[in-house]
Amino acid sequence: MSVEIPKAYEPGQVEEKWFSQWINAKAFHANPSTANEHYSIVIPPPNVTGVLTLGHVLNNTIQDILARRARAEGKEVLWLPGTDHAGIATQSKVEKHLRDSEGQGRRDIGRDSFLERSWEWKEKHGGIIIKQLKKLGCSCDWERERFTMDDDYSKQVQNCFVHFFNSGKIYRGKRMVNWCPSSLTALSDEEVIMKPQQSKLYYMRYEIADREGEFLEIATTRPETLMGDSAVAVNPNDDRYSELIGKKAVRPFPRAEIPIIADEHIDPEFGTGVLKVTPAHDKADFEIGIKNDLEIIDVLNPDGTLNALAGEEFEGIDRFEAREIVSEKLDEMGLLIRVEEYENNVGYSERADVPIEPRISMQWFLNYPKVSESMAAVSDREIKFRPERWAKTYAHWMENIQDWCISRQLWWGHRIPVWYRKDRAEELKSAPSLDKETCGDDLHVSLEPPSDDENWIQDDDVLDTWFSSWLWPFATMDEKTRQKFYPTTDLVTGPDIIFFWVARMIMAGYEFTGQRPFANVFFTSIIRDKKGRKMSKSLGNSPDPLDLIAKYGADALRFSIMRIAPSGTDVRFIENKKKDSDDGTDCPQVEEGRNFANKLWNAARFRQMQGGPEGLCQLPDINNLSIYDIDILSKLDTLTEEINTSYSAYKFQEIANKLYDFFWSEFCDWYLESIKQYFRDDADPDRRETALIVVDTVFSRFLQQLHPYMPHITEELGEKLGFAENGELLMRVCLSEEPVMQVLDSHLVEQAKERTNAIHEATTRARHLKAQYNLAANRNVKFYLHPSVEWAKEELETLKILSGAGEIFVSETYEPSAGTPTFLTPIGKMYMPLEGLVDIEAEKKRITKEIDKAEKDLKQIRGKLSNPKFTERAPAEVVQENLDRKDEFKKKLDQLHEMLQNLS
RNA sequence: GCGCGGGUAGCUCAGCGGUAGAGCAACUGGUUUACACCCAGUUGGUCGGCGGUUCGAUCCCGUCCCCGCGCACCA
Repeated sequence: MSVEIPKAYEPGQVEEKWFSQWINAKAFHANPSTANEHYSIVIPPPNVTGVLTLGHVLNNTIQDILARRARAEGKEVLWLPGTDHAGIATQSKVEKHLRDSEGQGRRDIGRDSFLERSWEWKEKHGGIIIKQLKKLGCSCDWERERFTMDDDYSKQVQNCFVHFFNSGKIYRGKRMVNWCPSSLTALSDEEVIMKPQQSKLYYMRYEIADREGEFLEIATTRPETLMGDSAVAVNPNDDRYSELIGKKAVRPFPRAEIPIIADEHIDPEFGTGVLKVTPAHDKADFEIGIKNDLEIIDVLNPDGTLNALAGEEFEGIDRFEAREIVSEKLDEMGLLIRVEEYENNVGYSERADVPIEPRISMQWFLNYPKVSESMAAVSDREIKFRPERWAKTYAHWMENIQDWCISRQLWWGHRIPVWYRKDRAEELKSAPSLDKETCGDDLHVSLEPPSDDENWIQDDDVLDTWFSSWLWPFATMDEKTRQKFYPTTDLVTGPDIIFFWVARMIMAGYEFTGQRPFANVFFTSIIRDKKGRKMSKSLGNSPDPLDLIAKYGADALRFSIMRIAPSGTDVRFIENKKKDSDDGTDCPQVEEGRNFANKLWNAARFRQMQGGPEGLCQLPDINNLSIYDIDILSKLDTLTEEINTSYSAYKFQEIANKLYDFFWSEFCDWYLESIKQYFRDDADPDRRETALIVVDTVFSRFLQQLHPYMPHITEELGEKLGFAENGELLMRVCLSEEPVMQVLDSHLVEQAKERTNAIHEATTRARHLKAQYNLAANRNVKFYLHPSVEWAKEELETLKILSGAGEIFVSETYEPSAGTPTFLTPIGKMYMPLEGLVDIEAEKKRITKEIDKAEKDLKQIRGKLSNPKFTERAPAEVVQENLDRKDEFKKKLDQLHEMLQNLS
C-alpha cells in the first residue's frame, strides 16, 4: 500500500502510465482467431494533417465507450483507426507552405516534386491527431492503423474505379459542374453550401434588332456574364413578349444579335419576365441552351477572371470587379435602368469559402450503384440509424440522387487509373463522352500502367477523397480480419456527413462485399459554442482539447462531454474568460468531470485509510448485513440493470448521469456517511469488516461500470484498492452477469430499503430544522423521538451521525415544554428542545408554511378524488395512491396543527 | 417553399400522461476521523403562446411565434 496519497487527483501522469500499460499488454489488439463474438467499429478517419476538435473528442469518446463496454462483455473487439488524405485540405496547406517559404506555386515545381513535398508534409504533420486520440485514451488497435493512401488501400481505390468503368457506371463527360475558382477544381454537389447574400439586382435593357429605340428589359444579378449571353428568353405564355419571339435582341458588348426565344422555365412574375441566357455560366441556362441549340460562350478563366471572349478590355479582370465595370459601362451606354438591393442565395465552396462558378468541363462521373438496395437497408432497419429520424434525411437524399462528379483537378490523391494512347490523347480527352464502348483499345483503364507506357498519357486528375473513404469499412481489413470483423457493428459519426460518407459507404458495402458495412449508425450531437455557433477553425471558437486535457484530465473531459451531449440535438460548450486573470478560461462543464474524478479519488483514499481486508472478499450472509449495506447493494444491482438497458438504447448521457448520481449521492453522501461510525476505534470489528467488504464490493463493481467513461482513473483506483486480481487490468475484467444481492428472501431487501429511506427522510428533516436555527454545524443538539415504529431504536446511532446530532433520546412519554420545535418523520415525531433559544415566532412561521404546503397538496388531491370521473376512469392503483396520500396529508395536518397550538 | 430538431430554474441540460429534477451560479452556515475540485441548508419554474383530446397534459394532437439544421431555389 502506498504511503501517502495526494488529497487532490492529479490525472497527468496517471493517464500516461495507464495508456502505456494498455499498449504494452496489447490490450487493444483484436485477435481474429478467437471464438468470441465479434464487435467492430471503424473510426471515421480524420484528416491526416488535422488537429483534434471537441467534435472529435465527443465522437471518439463514444466509440471508446462502446469498444470498452464490448470488451467487458467478453467480446473480441476491433476498433480500427486511421486517417484520411483529405485531398483539397492537405493540398492547400502544402501549396500555402510552398508559397510562403519559397514563393512558388505547385506548377512551378511540377507534379512529382509537389507530391514529394506533400508526402514530406504528411510525414511531418500527419499523425498529430493520432497522438491526440491516444491522449484521450482511445483503445484503438493501433497496430492496424490505416491511411487512405497506403499502397494496398490505394490499389483498392483504383480497383474500384476500374470495376465501375468496366461495368459502365463510370463515364467521362462534358457537364456543368461546380467549379471552385480558388482551388481550381470541380466539386461535388455536396461540397457546395448555399449562403444568403446581400446582392444587387441589375435592371438593364437590350435593344430589339431592327426596331431602333425599342428595348427589352432584363433583370440579372450577374451582369458580368453578359458577354456570354447567347439568347434572351421569355415565357411562351407571356402576352407582353409573345410577338417578339423569333426576333433578335442586341447584346451590347461584344455587340451581337442574339435570338429571343421562348422557354417554359421562365417565370413571368420574376423581375421583368425576361431572362438573359448564358449557357456557359448557369445550370438552368445550360439546359435551355442545349434545348434550343444555343451557342455556348465561356467568358471565364478557371480562376474566375474573364477571358478574351469577354472582350479585350475585360481580359484578366476578376469576376466581381468585372461586375462593377459592366454595370458602369451599361450605365454609360444608357442601358442600365436601375439597381436594386436584393438578397439571394449563392453557392460557396465549403472548403475555400469562395462563391463557386457553374462551369462546363470534362469530368468523370459515377452513376451510383446499389441505390435501391441501400435505401431498403435503412428503411427496413437492416442498418439502424440512431436517432432514427436521420433515416428520413438519408431517404430523401437517396431518392433525389444525382451522378457523382468524382474527378478533381488536384495532384494530392489517388490518380485516375486511365491512360490515353498518345496519338489520340487530345482527341479522346475532349470527346463529349468516354466510356468503354466508344474508346476501345485507345483507352487503358487498369490498376497497372500499360506495358509500353511511353506511348500513353495518364489522366491528370485525381479522385474525390470520398471516393476512397467510402471503401473504409472493408478496404482497411485484410482477409483474415474481414472474415472475423466484417460487417462492422457500429459506426459513430456526425450527421453532417450523412451524404458525403455514410450513404456512400452503404452503397459501396453492398457493391463490393454484398453485405451491409455496419449494423448501426450512431449520429452524434454537434458541439457549438456559447452563442450557438458551430465550432470552426476560422471563427477560432473551439478550445484546444489538449489544453482541456492538460488542465482537467482526459477522463474529466470525456465524462463531461458525455454528460452534456444529448442524443440527437446540438450542444453548447461553455468557455468563460476568467474574471481574475487575463489569459485563462474556465470550462464549468469540464470542471464537473474533474470534480467527479476528484470525488472518486477521495472516496478511494478514505477507503484506503481504513485498512482492513485485502482484495475482494465474499459478502457475508444477508442476515449479517445492516439495512444500509443491503440498500446500497440493491441500488448497485439496480444501477447495473439500468445501465444495461441504457446501453442497448445508446443513451450515453443517461448512463453518465446514473453513474454520477449513484456514486456521489447514494454511495458517498448517504452510504459512506452512514457507516463511518463503524470505523471508529471503539466500533465492533465484525461490523467494521462487513462494512469494508460492502464498500469494496460496491466500489469495485462501480469502477467496472464507470471504466468505459473514465478509463484511466478507474484502472488507477482498481489497482490502488487491490481489486485487480494478479495484476490484471481492469479493462480486461468481464462484467459479471450475476446481481450482487443473491437473496431468497426479497422481503428482507424491501424492508431494508424502506427503513433506509425512513432514516434518510428523518435525517433530512432534522437537518432542516437545525439549519433553520443556524445550528447546522452544532454537534451537541439533542433530539427526542416518540417512535412510531418498533425498529427505530436500532438505527438511532446512524440517525445521530447523519443528522449531526449530539444525542437522540427515545421516549414514549417525553413532554416537550411549550414552543419546542417539533417535526414529523416516518419513524415518529421528533423534538428539538432548545432551552431558551427557541424563537417562537420563527417556529410558528415554519410550521405555518408547512401547513400551507400540506393544505395545498391536500386540496389538490381532494379535488381529484371528488371528481367521480376520476375515480371511475383512472386506474385503480392511481386512485388508491391518491387515497393513501390523502390520509397521509390529513394525519400530517392534524399533527402540524397540534404543534402550532402547542406554541401558543 | 419542403422537411427535421429544439424552446423546462439566471446558465448548461434531464424528465416526455398521474406529487416539476440535476449540476453550475446566487444566498446562509460550516476545518464533523476522504474530498473547499468539499459538506449541510435556502432561494429560484403560468415546463414558448393559444386551442383540443383526456378523469388528469411539461409530456399526446392541432395551430401560431421564436432559435438551429438539412434540402430545393427565380435570373
